[in-house]
Amino acid sequence: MQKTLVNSIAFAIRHYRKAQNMSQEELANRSGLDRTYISGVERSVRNITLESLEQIITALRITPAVFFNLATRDNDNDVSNK
Amino acid sequence: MQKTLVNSIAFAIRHYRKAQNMSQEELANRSGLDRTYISGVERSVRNITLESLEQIITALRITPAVFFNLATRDNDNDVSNK
DNA sequence: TTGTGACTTCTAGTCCGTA
DNA sequence: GTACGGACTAGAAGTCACA
Repeated sequence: MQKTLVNSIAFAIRHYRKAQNMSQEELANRSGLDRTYISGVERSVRNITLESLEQIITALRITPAVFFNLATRDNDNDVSNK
Repeated sequence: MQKTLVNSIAFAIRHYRKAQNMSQEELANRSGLDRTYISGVERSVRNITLESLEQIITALRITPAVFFNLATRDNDNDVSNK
């Protein structure tokens, strides 16, 4: 099954957020985006723009290079993994 | 001066398009987007979404990993460089 | 072959709520 | 703490004529 970019980015956001024990609400506040929107992005139901994505990456305190490196690894970032 | 993600992605798209001697029109046709839209994205005046970006990356016949690897290198992808 | 302004349609993103 | 819904506004998608 083909993974879309939206799926990959969603996975990476959730991964780096949880790695810092950060809540969706905290990420929302830090990035200046809405909490329900962060929720939608992580569930791959939202098609985010580059500007908003950059705000999230910055809020995660990582660089775009680090972020996309994980996001575009082609090991399947499966939702079933804890 | 701070480079935005929009700038980096714009640079990478133009880079890989030109590397294949592909015109904006050809890239537009291959990606299913409008030629003037591609033009806007390459000039960083459009804030593209992930779905549109994925169409472009696919049309460039490269993987997201390869694409973002170039896009997020932090050597300044300066417009003044030929 | 590409840049640009102007435009309409559609969706990104917000804000309110419920479970 | 998160998912999900409805209603709304800002801004992206998508196209055209012309330089």
